[in-house]
Amino acid sequence: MIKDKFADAVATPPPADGEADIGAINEILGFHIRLAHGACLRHFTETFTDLDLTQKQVSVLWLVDDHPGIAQTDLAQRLRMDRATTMAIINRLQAKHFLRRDRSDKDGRKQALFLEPAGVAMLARAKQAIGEHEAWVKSRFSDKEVKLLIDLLSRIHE
Amino acid sequence: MIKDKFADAVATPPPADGEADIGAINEILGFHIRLAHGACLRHFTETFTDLDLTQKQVSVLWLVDDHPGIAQTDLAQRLRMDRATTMAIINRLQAKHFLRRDRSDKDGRKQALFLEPAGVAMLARAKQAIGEHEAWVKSRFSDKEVKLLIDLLSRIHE
DNA sequence: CGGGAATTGTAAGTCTTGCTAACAAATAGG
DNA sequence: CCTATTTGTTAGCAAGACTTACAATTCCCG
Repeated sequence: MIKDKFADAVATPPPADGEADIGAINEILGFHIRLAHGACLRHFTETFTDLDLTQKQVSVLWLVDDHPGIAQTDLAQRLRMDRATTMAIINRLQAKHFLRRDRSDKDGRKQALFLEPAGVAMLARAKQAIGEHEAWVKSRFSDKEVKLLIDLLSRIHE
Repeated sequence: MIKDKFADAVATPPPADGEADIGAINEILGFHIRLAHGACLRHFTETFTDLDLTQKQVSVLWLVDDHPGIAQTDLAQRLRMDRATTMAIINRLQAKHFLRRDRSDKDGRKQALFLEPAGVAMLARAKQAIGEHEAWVKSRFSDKEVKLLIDLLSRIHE
C-alpha cells in the first residue's frame, strides 16, 4: 500500500500550457537518484535493525578492516565526508567498542584506526546482512545490468 | 582536492587471504548508489545556496504546482515520506509564504495545498537552477545513457 | 634553523531529514 | 449509531552534514 504510485491524488487540473518549462519531474535524473537512494536506505535500515548499524557505520568498519591504521581524514575522503561528520561516526563506533584510535607514530596529528575484536565480529555479521540487502537490490537486474549501473553511477561520484 | 580518490591512505597491509568474504566494497551496488546520491546532493546544495531551498522542498513545490489542491498524504506517497516528515517540510515552505493550506471541501480531514505567488516565482527560479544542476549530472552521459540510467533506477524505487 | 602555513583532530552548535508515539478531528462502513 | 480507518498534528529522538573555532603537529620556505 506504499506503492499505489499514481492514484492521481487530485483532479490534476489543466496545467494550462504547463509542462512546457523543463519537463515533468519524472524526467529529472536527480529525482530518480534520490528516490532510488531513499528506497535503498529504507531497505538497508530494515535489514540492519537487529545489528543497529547505519550505512555509514558499516562503510567505516569495512574500510578500517581493509586498511588497518587508516586515518580519519583518509576515511573521510573515501566516503566523501568532512572531518566533523567522520568524528561523529567514529565516536559512535568507539563507544560501542568496535574500533579504537591509536595516535600514529609517523604523524602525531593522525589517529590510526583499528578494529577491536567486537568490531571484527560485527563486521562479519554486517557483511552477511549486506549480502541479503544486495540480493534485494540486484534482484531487479541481470548481472550485466548491475555492472552497467555501477559503471554509470561511478561516473557521477568519480 | 576533494577528489584524489585512491591515494592509498595507508600502506594497505596484506589482507591475508582477505577479500574472499563478499568482495570489495566497490563491488557493492548500494555503495555506489549512496556515493552518487551524495555527489548529487552536494552539487544540488551548492546550486541552491542562493535560493535557500533543499531537494525535498523543491520537489514539494514542483508537485504542488503540478497538482494544485493535493493533500499532504498524497505528497508523502509520491515522495516516499511519512506524514510527520511531510509536515515539517510543508511547515517550512508555509513559513516562507511559498504555499498555503486550505481545508478540503470534500474531505474535512485533508489539507488542500496551493502555491502562493511567492511560491510560483520561486519555483520558476528553482526550475532554472535544476536545469543547471541536471546539465551537470548529465554531462557524463549520452542521451541514451540517461534514459537507461533512469530506467534502471526506476526499477529500484518502482 | 626558525617561524608562518598547512594538516589533522576535536568541540560546539545549527539545520534537515526520518522515525516513533500519541492524540484529535473527520470520514467510512457495518 | 458505533467502531475502525484516515488524515493531520505535535513532540521528541537520532543520524548526518555543515560551519566555526581552536589546539597540536608537521611542512616548508626563507
